[in-house]
Amino acid sequence: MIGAGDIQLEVRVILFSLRDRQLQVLLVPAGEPQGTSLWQLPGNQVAQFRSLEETAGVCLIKYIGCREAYLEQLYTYGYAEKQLVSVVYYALIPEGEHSAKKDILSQWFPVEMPPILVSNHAEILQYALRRLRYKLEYTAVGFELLPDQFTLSELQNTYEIILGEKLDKRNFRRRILRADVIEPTPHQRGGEGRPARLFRYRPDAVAEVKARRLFP
Amino acid sequence: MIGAGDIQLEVRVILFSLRDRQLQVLLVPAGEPQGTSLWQLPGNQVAQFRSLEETAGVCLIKYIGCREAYLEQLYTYGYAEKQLVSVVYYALIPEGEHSAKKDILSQWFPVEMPPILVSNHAEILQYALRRLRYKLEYTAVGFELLPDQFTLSELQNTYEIILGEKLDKRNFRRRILRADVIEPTPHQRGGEGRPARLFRYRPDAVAEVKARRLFP
DNA sequence: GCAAAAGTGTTCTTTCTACACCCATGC
DNA sequence: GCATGGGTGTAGAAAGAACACTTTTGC
Repeated sequence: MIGAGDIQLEVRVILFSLRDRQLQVLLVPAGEPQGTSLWQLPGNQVAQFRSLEETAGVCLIKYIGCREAYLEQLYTYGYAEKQLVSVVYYALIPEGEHSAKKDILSQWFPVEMPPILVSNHAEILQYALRRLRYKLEYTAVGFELLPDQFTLSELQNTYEIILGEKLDKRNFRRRILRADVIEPTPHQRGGEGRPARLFRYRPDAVAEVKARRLFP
Repeated sequence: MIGAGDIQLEVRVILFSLRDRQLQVLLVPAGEPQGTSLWQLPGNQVAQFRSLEETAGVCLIKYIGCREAYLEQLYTYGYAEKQLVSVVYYALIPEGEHSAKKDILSQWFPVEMPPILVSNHAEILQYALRRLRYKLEYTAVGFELLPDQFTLSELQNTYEIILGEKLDKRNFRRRILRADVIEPTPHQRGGEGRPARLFRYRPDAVAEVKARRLFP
């Protein structure tokens, strides 16, 4: 068995959530080297006999006190010179469920204007964003950022925020309903204007609805 | 710093190639416990100060003596009980460039009927196949399994083999040409029947042509 | 001249896109 | 009664699917 003796293994998690009608990401301080404040992605060393997913879950609890969230492995980065391997996940935190524990000096930032990040974390964040956008286009993952029940306008808003473009209301509704991944509930939500029907994600829906292919 | 002291780190590579009009995968023996022969995915320990991609490249050379191939990270598996982390890549080896070195007792198997595999390698293989099929549908990655120049029929064949379904010749040609990822060369290939024009992949083509979305 | 593979267009159906007005409620 | 967001349908354009015959070569 060659080398690989004293390799450090860490898990980092990119926490996405909707706040103030923006997609935001949770970051933690990485010290202040020369006056400028540096930030980094939240993470954790992988403890002995802990699995990678478990460790990612530990991060969720540690940083936002939240069990259960959509979690997906993003990529594994090897830093040869540092003898460090970083397995990166991203998580989607439903609106409201993100307290961002005060004892940890973490802070939410809009994904469009993150602060200066250590190492290649900015690149990782960009990649995560690309993957999230891509995933949103062919799966129903958008619901993971919303509470259990939501209106169609809220859902459309979520899509618009993440994709960064306006969508047509009628077309959006027609397709999302045709895709058969959400169902109406008997409830409505009041507020300003006409009350809106509440929908919920159909747990029995197929997770990955197949997109039309490019090269059939 | 918690734990993570004596973690083993390995890279495994799933080598795909077309042989005998089938998609095949290279496997290596894993001993013969009780008479039945067991196989595994080729791999390597990550040597000190070697990057993950480098290590995957070392695997390519070690197992099929091939530098340069399409290589993509698939997934990272953590085996908590074994204190082992396995970063898995898959590679697409162009037809012909796979000698499967004789000194290593490796062997090609059709992906549809692999032998018994150790650990969760069968599951990994299935996942790789799914990812490859999926990728084929929205990118031009099929070319990576063909030689530099190829006929449209060969290309269509490649797609049919991997996707496991027949495609319409005229529709296939129309779309693959419209996608603007291949270009004709001045050459032809003879053989039985009418000679066919040779095409090549356009290196300047955008790698990921965007598929139509499901939820716009 | 015939076997074998290459090459080529059209029609019909489905899906996409763009677009504007009435509805239900709170104040 | 009016401001506010919720909800609904259609027509033209684009893309997809299904389909059969002619062409070029080697033997």
